[in-house]
Amino acid sequence: MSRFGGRVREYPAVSIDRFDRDNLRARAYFLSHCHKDHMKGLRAPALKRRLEGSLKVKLYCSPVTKELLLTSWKYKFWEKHIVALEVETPTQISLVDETSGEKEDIEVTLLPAGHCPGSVMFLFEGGNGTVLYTGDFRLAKGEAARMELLHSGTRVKDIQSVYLDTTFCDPKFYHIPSREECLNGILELVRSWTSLTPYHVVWLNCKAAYGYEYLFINLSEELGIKVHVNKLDMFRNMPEILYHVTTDRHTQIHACRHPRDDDCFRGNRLPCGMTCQNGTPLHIISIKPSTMWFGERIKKTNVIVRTGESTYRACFSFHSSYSEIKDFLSYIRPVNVYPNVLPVGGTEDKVVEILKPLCRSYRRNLEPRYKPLGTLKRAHKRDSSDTDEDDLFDTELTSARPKIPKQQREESRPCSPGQSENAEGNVNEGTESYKATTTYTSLKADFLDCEESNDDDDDEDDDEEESEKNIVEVLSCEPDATSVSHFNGVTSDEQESNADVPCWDAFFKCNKLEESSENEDNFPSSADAGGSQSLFSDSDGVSDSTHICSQNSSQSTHISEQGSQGWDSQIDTVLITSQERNALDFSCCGKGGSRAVVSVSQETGKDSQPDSSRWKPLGQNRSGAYDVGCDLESKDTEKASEAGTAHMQDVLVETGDNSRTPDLELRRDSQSSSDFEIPSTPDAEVPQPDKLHYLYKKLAAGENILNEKKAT
DNA sequence: GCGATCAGGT
DNA sequence: CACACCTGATCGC
Repeated sequence: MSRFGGRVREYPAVSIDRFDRDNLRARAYFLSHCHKDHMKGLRAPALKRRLEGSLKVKLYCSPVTKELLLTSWKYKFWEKHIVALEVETPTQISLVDETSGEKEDIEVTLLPAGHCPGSVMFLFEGGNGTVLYTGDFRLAKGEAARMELLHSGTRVKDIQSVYLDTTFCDPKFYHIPSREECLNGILELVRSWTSLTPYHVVWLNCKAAYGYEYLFINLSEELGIKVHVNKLDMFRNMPEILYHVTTDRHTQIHACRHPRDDDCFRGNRLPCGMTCQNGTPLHIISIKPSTMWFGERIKKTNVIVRTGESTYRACFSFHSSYSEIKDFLSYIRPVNVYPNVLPVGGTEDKVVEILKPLCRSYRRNLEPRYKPLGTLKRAHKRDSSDTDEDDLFDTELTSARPKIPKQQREESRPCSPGQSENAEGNVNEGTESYKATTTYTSLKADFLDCEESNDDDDDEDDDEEESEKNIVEVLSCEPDATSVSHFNGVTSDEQESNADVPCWDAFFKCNKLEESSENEDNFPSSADAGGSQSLFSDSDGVSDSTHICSQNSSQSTHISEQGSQGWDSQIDTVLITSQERNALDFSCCGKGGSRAVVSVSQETGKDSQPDSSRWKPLGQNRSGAYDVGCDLESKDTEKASEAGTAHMQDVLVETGDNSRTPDLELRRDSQSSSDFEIPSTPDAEVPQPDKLHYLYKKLAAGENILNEKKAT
């Protein structure tokens, strides 16, 4: 939960995501997204009164957020005071004090935040420096590098302060499976269930909040089944969503809710009341989206866990993981960083300790360090990174940080006047607390402390777990599409003229799974050919076809019998690369008696998997990393780059009982031990020892090996 | 009666 | 552990 007070130090005349107390006097308001914890005071009588007496006070937000907000009558009084700003379009705003007439100009740019529909970050540029307020965000690694408007020319802008979503800023949330992985896992589970009979239905146990829409849309698009929801009038001007949801209960996917929907479910009743169709009782499974995370040493990517006979949890996160946060911040490298959220068990100090080393103010106060190992490591894995322990070694190479956006458009953007070389400007403002006391040692300790994974979660309705201790691993198989930015209803050029109709197309289409083509390419599977899933009801133990399994070893779901505490205990998990997969006779999987199943996983595009990196197409990393991909036009580009990653899939073969082959077990071991190996940069070669020695010497002498290398 | 806050639930 | 809510009780105006 955000505990951001509403104001940034540099521009106290604006209030963001808080509308009570001192914020009542703001000259302008900003709303990053439509979640209640960011709307405190937004409909309070005090603010309402202020609006009534003012012509100047405005609320700035994205077109989608405006639309969602105004759908509720409670916020209708804002109508005349909301200004929808197009995403990624720098806009000049005059902040006028209505009593004194005092005026201050700032430029604001909305950047996609990937948190929920309409969610944005705010980039403010003005006389007091450049400030980034992230709101809540989920951005994949490398996403910041792809945001043109965070750059000035080829370099990252000089950002004074970042007000950061630190929800998962704790090493224990090191890795959260990517949006695409999660989506795919859910898709395959839903597909396998709903294809059994028309009476097999799925209830998506979603919270009452925006953010699941892209899931609904992808499921609907892939499966041709609309999703039942309680309400859809808020989407009335968002045809891309509207088309995929319905208020007709006669559908196989439900995301409807009821105050006591868990009770409904236990009574084999959907929250909307449906319990049978044409006299035939429904077979309902529930899938509850929840955050799953994995510690730094574990890179499991199974995104579905079976928690009971007909209950599942699916990985789903609205917020960036620890490593994503660090990637983001270390790319931006602001002078200051301020956490907006206190993460789970964390204290502000702890968060600050983690984040400060990624800021410029931190390193500037220190003597230059000699960290040859860090530099080399970093150089080697540039762009790869899921397992980046930047903390362990400093990374001077990142100071060569400007990543160049794919196409460098030569448009004349109004480039922030006030943001010259003021890096030294506000050092005092709250920077002082950045006592550089943190040592790398202590950071390292933090890392090692972290849990390996979240065996978690617990809470709630897990009465399901009692009957059967089953876990399903459904692994995702999606290439890393890097399409998060589309989450925000980026308006296409064509639609810019019509500000009232936010463009959902961009986001949702881009998130659309390309799997149909890719998996077809990669899997000799019957499921692909015409969707004949040929799933069978699993027999043993459970009578009523609760177990799903892919008979033909296509990508798919699968079941095993294991401890109920989820995704941590994967004794029977075997990971193999797709290369190996090709050599594998799939007959070992998914055959009747043993519950062997094949699941497909994918290590997000660029990271790890030394084996797979060997044979993945050379251009892959680059195309992925530099794809700007945030508008309609880029979709095809993305498709292309995704196609490149298609081969990277790993297969997870999990056998339920003793049917695993020793051979596979071996492979699994080697896999897990290599999780942290540093993947090769596509066209890099491993330095020879003598070369290394040479480089070390150069580094020790404080010379720059980067240019050196280039020159070579 | 309304809103703010808290406790408790999912 | 939290997410992002919702409901209900209590308190102050």
